[in-house]
Amino acid sequence: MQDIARRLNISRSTVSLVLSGKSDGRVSEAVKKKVLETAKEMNYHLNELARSLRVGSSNLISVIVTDISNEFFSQMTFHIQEAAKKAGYLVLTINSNENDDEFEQMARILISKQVDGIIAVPTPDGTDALKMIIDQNVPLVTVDRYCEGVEADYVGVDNYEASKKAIEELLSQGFKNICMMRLDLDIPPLNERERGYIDAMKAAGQEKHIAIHRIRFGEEMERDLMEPLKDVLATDAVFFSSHRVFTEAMKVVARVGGVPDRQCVLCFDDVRPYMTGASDIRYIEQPIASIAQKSFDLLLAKMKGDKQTGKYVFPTRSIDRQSLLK
Amino acid sequence: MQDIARRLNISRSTVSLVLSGKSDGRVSEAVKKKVLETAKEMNYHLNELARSLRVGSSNLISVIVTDISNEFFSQMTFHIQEAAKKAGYLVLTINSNENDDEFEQMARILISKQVDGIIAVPTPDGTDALKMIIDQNVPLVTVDRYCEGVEADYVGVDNYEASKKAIEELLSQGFKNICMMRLDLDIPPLNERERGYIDAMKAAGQEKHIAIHRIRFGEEMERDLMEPLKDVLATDAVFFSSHRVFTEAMKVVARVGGVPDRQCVLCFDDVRPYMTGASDIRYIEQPIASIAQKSFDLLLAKMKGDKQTGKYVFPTRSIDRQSLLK
DNA sequence: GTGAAAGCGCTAACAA
DNA sequence: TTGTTAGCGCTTTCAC
Repeated sequence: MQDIARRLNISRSTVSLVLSGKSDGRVSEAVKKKVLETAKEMNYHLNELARSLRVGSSNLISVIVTDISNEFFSQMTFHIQEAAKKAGYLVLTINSNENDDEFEQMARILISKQVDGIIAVPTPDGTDALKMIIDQNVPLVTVDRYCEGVEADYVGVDNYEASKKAIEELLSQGFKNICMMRLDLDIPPLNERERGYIDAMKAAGQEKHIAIHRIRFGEEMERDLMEPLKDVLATDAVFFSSHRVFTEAMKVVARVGGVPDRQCVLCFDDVRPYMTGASDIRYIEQPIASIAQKSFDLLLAKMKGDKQTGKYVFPTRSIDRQSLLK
Repeated sequence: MQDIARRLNISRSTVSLVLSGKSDGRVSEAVKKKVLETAKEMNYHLNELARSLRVGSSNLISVIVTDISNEFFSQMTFHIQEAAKKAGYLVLTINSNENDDEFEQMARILISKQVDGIIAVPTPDGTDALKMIIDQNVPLVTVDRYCEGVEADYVGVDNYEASKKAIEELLSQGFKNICMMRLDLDIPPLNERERGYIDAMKAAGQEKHIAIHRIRFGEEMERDLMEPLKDVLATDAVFFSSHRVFTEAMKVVARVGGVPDRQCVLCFDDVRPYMTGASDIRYIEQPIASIAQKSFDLLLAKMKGDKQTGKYVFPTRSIDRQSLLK
C-alpha cells in the first residue's frame, strides 16, 4: 500500500480508502482510477491479516465435526461453506475424532486464531470446551448433538420420534424380530434413537426381540461388527443408528455374501444409492441442507450481536423404495 | 500481554518470551512460572493474528477441492487435515464447484488471508489461477488432476493404466459388451480413464461395443443418467469413471429395481460397501491416505523453502469380492 | 478531497 | 536475566 501511495504521490490512507471501497465521494474519481490501476499493475493483494488485526474480526469461522470423511458431516460442512462464502466468511474445518481433549485443544487454537464464530458437533464430554468457547465470547452454535447446560444455539432433529415412528412402521408391516446396531458412543442422538427403538418394540409387545449391538468406533469396529453377524442376519430387520455404522457393516457383510433378501434394513441417514438390491432398504432422512443453513444463519446473527439462544428441531422423513417412485 | 506484564511489573517482551516458549534459560524460572500462572488466571489466549502479522506466516493452509461432500475428496481432506494438525497448521477447505472463476476468486481471497500454502484439485481450466498462486510465491501442490504447464508438484495415480488393466481383466473373464459412464468434465483423470477403456476394448477387438455416456455435473445429472439407462442395463458390464457418478447412477437405478444379477459393475474409487448384492461389483482403489500424506509433505517442504517440483504417481489396486475374502 | 498519526497485539534485535 | 524500541500492514479519526 505504501508502495502504491508513493508511486502516485498520495498518502496511504487515500489508497486504503479506495481499496477498501469506502471512497464514495470522498476520493476523486481520477485518483480512484489511478489507484485501482496501479494496484492491479503491481499485482497487489490486500493483507487480510493486518486488516483483521486492525478491525478486530477475521472473517473466519470454524466448523468442528467428528470426522469430515463421514458423509453426513461432509455434506453438512459443504452447505455451511457455501452459505459462509456468500456472507464473506471462510471456514476452517476441524476433526475432533470424537476426542474431548482434541476438541478442547483445537478450540483453544481457534480462539487464538481469532475466528469470528464456531459451529460445533460436540464430543461426548465436550461441555467444558464449549463453555470455554462461550466464556471467550466467541459466538457458538451446536449441531446434531444437544449439550445440556450449555448456553448455545442447537440445531438438530427429533431423534427419538424419528426412530420410534420408523420402527413402528416396520412392526406394523410384519417385521417382528428387529435388532439394532449402533456406535458405542454416549451421545444424545444415538441414545435417543435407541430409546425410540426400545419404546416402539415394547409398545408392540416385542421386548423379547430387543437386541442392541454396540460397535466401538475406530480400530475395533470391524471385529465388533463381525462378532454378532450371524445373529443379526437371522433377524427380520436391522436398524442401523447412522450412516457410518451402516456402511462399515456393509463392508463386513460383503465378505459373507450379502444381506438376505427377506431381511429389511433401516438406517438413519440417506442410503439411497444402496437401494438397488433385492432386499428392502429404507432410511430416515435428515434435512441436511436446512440444518446447515440454519446453523450458519444463527451463527451469523450471533456474530452480528444477537444474544438469544434457542433449540431448532427439524422434521425428518421416512424413505422407502415406494416413496422413491413418486 | 500488556495486562499481564503490568500485573507482574515486568515488560511485555518478557511475557512474550515465556508465552511463545522461547524462554529457555533466558528467563528465570520464577518469573516464568508467575507468567504462566497469571496467563491461565486471566484466561489469556495469544492473538495469533498479531503474531502472524509480525512473523509473516499464518500457519494456515488451504485445500481447494471440487466439492467436500464428494467422498473421495472428503477422505483426502481428512487425511491432509490430520497431517497438518501434527505439523501445527490449520486448514481452510474450499469448494470450487468445478468452476474456474470461483476457483480463481477463492484463490485470491486465500492469498489475501496470507495462507502459507495451498493444496488444490484444479478446475477444468484452472491454469491461470494456478499460475497466479505461483506468481504470488504461495507454495502450491496440485492433486488428482495434472495441469500441463504449471510449475507445481503433482500427486495422483496412473489413470490410464489403471482403467486399461481393469477393463482387460473384465474382457478376459468373458464380459464383452462393456459400456462406460463418466462425468462430462474435461479433466485429465476422466479423459485418461476413458482412453484406458477405449484402448483395452480395441485391443480385444470389441470396438463395436464401445459406448461412452457423458453425464453432466449438476442439475442435469439425473436426466442424463436416466436417458441411456435401458441400453446400459442391457450390457455385460458397466464402467463408472468415479465414485460420484456411480452413486448418482445407483440412486436412479434404485427406482427401476436394481442392477441385473448377471451384470458386472466396475468403478473407479472405493465402493466396497456396495458389494453386498447378487451382482458382481468391483473397483479400482486409489491409496487416498498416501496421496494426502504425500501432498502435505510436499507442501510442507515447499513452505520450508524447497524449490523443486515433481510428479508423484501412486499405484492403484483392483478389488473384487475375491480379494475381499483374503 | 487528502494527509498525518495513532494503534491493533505481537516479536525480535539490541541495549542495559 | 530483563527492558526498550521499532515495526509487521492495515484502518480510522481528525485536521487541513
